[in-house]
Amino acid sequence: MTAQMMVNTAGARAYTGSLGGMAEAAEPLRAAGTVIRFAQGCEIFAEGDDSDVFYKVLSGVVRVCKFLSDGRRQIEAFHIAGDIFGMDLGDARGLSAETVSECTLVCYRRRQVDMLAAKDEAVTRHLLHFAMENLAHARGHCLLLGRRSAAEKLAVFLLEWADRSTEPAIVHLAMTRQDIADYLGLTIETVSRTFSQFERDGLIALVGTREVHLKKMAALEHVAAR
Amino acid sequence: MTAQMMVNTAGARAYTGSLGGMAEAAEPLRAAGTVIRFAQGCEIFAEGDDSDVFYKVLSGVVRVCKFLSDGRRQIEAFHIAGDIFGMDLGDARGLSAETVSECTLVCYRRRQVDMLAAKDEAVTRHLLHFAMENLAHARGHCLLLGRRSAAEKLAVFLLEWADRSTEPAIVHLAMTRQDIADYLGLTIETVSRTFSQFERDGLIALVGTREVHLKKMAALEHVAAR
DNA sequence: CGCTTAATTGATCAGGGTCAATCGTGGTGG
DNA sequence: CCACCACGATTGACCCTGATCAATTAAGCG
Repeated sequence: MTAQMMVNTAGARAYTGSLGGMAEAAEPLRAAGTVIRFAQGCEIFAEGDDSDVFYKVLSGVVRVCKFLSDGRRQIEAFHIAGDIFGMDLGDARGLSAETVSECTLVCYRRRQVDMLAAKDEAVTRHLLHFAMENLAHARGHCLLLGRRSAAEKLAVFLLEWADRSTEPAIVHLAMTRQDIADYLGLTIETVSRTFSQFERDGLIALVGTREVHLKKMAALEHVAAR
Repeated sequence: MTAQMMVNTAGARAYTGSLGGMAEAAEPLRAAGTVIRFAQGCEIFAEGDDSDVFYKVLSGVVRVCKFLSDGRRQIEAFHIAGDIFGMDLGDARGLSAETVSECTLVCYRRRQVDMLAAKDEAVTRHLLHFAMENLAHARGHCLLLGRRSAAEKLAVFLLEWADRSTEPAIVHLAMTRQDIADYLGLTIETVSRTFSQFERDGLIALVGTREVHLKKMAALEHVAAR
């Protein structure tokens, strides 16, 4: 019903080597990574796969999601530059990850990181921090999914991206309406209708389908009930 | 609308001392804990509080939840014996915790644990493991909240508790219908109606309001679409 | 035994889903 | 350069699940 065809083109080409000039504080992981590029719409890994590596986003947008057996999809999060994803409990993936846009990632082998961690307690602490960040987000997302209306959900979504955007009043959406719907626990039609309603109310302006101008931040925050 | 009056009776009495004979593998935290008892319906901590301690459940049931400004509530999880909860990013609580029943908890001071962790990398690793468990659960919960029907939600809920129960076909519910509703993103009425429907269909038998006998596990699993 | 609070049940309503048609838009090829 | 195509997005009509409002019923508990 809500499932999405996976194009899965693109052989991901791996460039073994260091991380390059990415600004990322004093990070002891730097040595253990491999940079990989993925085209848009690629599956990075799927639920049940071996989880022997995890990733950090350098550029692009990644979605991590879970599926029900009949194809219903829930997107847990979108990850952008700087985010770490793909840490898992045990050996098997608890969710799947796909590229929303063309992406550059760093891939870390768990074995190597474990070895690093055994020597350097700060590495484990660093991972704990990212796990906690993901956890905090997931909890906020539960509240959104369980207790917010469609309009509230979309307002929260737009403000989340405004926070991540360089120009806070302009949001570039890397994802389709279907992605947004599956992130917010709605249908594509409801997302579209709510966008239109926001535009009619003068809260936003849609420039094409992928760019949103937030005209009344305060009003949006009010709708979002923050 | 869905908010719940907090009784908050019970002065929690603290017994400083070791953890006692609780079976809990080789856990280096043992030394750093303080045992505390809480009565039913107590607030353990609230969103925004200082998060200088975290807890482990020895007995009883704890709910952790988030609120919207208008009182709507989402319960993220119920914690039972063995679960660790109350680890937070930063200094402020991201959610609140309350006792569903009378509870015995162990309380760990973060400062002390940090000192332990600095010496013993296994402590941080242990905490990471619990964060990841919580994360895995939160993700599953997002899927449930965003993409499942009322009947599916309740079936999943019952099977979750069956898994945790000693006698897998008998589930004792420590919480009210309101708690269940706020956990599943439903209303109390829908929870009640769905229970009744399950009973009419012969899937369960309700003994009083707090005990559920699962008569047809296979059928329940089918409803839950697992 | 009566009081209070929780749970069930019924009637009605509405938010959002479903189904279907139409509109854009960007890419392709004549 | 433009016509056509394909796919994503929008819009409309209608429906259904679950929410709301309200009235009973059951269950603890002093």
